[in-house]
Amino acid sequence: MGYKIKSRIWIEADNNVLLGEGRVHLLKAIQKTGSLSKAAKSLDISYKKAWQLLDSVNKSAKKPVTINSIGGKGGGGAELTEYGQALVKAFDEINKNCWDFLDKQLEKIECI
Amino acid sequence: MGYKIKSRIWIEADNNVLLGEGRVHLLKAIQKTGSLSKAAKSLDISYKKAWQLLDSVNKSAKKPVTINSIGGKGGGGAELTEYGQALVKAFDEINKNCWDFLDKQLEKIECI
DNA sequence: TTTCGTTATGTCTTTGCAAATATAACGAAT
DNA sequence: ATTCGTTATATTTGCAAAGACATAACGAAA
Repeated sequence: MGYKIKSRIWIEADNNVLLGEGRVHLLKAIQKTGSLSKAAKSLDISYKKAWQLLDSVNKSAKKPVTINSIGGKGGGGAELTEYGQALVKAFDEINKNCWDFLDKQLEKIECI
Repeated sequence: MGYKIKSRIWIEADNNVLLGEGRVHLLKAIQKTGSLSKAAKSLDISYKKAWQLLDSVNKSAKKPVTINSIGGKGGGGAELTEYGQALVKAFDEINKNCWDFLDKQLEKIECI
């Protein structure tokens, strides 16, 4: 059985985490469900944790990543902006490219 | 201020962590000091934690990474095997290559 | 056979983070 | 004005990981 190489990447904006795997999962769930509370349930995390994650994302980003509405018909909701959708897409691409890159690099260890 | 991309990589052997940044730091400190207890002190972690890390490294690796001796002149000591030194070197190279690769990938986000 | 500094290991305590719980604020619709 | 399901936030509770502490085992040398 050979070795495996794994990685985690994240993007920071002046020392605050903007995006990581968990935040990207959350953003995708928001896009799918239309609300933060439903997204939290689908990921099986507390609403509070989800809110804190989303809050830090929006505070770190240069432009809004989601638009949240309180009250009104249905109680409110949350949805991704165009910018948010582009960020998610770019993160996924970079992550996948990183995995491919590292798999190649692993040869350096296998042949020792 | 632009975004920054960061990463952590680690190497696993059948679902156990073999090498990560912390373990590599420890191995380097062992090489420098010649003993596990001195290495732990230099890294400001408890001896127990250092021992647990080193133990899991040696249990996961295909070949011994350190040779530890108990008792005798000076009380004993620990030193890296050739294999251990090669692993550390390879890890550092892969890690640096990964950073360079990700820095290039970051452009995909900057231009959104 | 005593000393020494190390490796090796168990146990107990702390403590920082996660989870649970509670509740306020909101605004459209009725 | 009341209802409703959200977002937003504070407070309390629980727990697992980390740390502190203690001690056994070891072997060369004096």
